[in-house]
Amino acid sequence: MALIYSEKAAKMLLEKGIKPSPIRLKVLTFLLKNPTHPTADEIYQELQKEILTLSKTSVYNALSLFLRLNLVKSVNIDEKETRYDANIEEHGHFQCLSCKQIYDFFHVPRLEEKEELNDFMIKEKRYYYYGLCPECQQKEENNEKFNWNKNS
Amino acid sequence: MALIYSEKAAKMLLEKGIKPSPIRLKVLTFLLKNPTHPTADEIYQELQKEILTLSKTSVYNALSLFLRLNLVKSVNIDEKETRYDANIEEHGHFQCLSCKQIYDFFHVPRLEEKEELNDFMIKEKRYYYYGLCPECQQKEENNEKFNWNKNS
DNA sequence: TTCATTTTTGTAATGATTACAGTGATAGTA
DNA sequence: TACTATCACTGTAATCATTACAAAAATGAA
Repeated sequence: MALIYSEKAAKMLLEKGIKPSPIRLKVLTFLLKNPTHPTADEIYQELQKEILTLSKTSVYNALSLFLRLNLVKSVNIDEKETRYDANIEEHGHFQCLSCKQIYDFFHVPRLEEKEELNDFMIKEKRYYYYGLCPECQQKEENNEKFNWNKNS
Repeated sequence: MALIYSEKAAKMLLEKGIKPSPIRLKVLTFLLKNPTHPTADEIYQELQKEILTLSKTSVYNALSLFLRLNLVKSVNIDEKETRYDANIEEHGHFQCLSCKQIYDFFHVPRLEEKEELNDFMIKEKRYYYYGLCPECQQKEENNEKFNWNKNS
């Protein structure tokens, strides 16, 4: 399995005409293996376990190269820090306001943009939804019951 | 006109049960008057011309209060800095990758979310589009013609 | 080997935002 | 009028993700 991902990463890099250097390979492989929208720091923390001399700048270098080459997408649902996604298929992201987890969704748009953006050349669309995931809805309901009991 | 905006601002604040202090009034009035998605710093720079002792912290304080009360929305289309929008009606934002200008669009969704997000409680939806505005498309076409002439 | 180019590292800078402590204004009360 | 508590505002310092930059290491060709 690990083999497959790193081979895919190497192929992706070669197809874009850049050298599959050790760090680039590791970073891209990590993103393919972990479609959990990690931050640059999370990638750094994980890879540092294998590559003891890894520098954070190298991670940023690799990531910004990948962004330029359209190998990965950045996900800015999280106000503070940028996340990275090796799935470049058009899809939306949902973030739970309570547990902060991010979920993908793929049944996006078919927006009726009509006249409004007719003269604009649209190159990328991002969909960020916020709300409560099923688990946190459940928790909230339980809290309400609890509070209701207390106050009565 | 200026009167109308500041009166509306005062009314909005009172309706939410908070005191329309001088700075809050100025910040909210500015946002109502300037639906151009200004950054905190842009607001600060402008208001500082009238209120010489204004501190940036006060601008941030006012803005985060407004966000909590749902008087304004933050717009994070711009990776680096947060922008603010007093139009809280559901609408999308388009940013031109060339001139960086941000445009509103209102013909949003009627997404077919179907099963996928059925169990999620969606509280907010953000639509960020990126591309080229009509003017910058024009410029790009002209550049291409120019380059074509040069190389031939 | 030698040299040039590319990759990687480490440290310092940047810049938006937040924390915090202190100062000032305001309003209600005795 | 003075007192007090609360709230608004300011200024400075801290935080933290990201970028700049220069130097060191690796690579690859001649």
